[in-house]
Amino acid sequence: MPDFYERVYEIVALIPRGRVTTYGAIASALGAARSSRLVGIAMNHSHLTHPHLPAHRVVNRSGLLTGKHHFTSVPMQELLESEGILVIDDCVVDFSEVFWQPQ
DNA sequence: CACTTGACGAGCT
DNA sequence: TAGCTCGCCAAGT
Repeated sequence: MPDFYERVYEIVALIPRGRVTTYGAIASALGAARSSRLVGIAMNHSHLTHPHLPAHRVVNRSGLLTGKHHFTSVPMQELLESEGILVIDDCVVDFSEVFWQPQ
């Protein structure tokens, strides 16, 4: 069984283009439903260990771009909109429509 | 080594 | 409806 972090990165890497998922959904998929914060911490470090990861496709449960301040080079909103995901006021539009449940 | 701080979220008041 | 508490645990101070 791989490290928790590795499994988080594994799932994030599976998120289809133009779709998003949540920290809690990832935690649940790993069997650690109450450890959603750990997913956030994992993502916080992902830019160092796994720079290629589509971290912009991970938002909080209400579709809010809580991690946007960690995207210094290219704005998170710009990355999402380039994939066809509308973002208004730091919030994903039609969040339930583009939500992707980790499998 | 002890304490604080989070890319979170569910449940309670 | 909105705010508060707690679980979770890696990292930083």
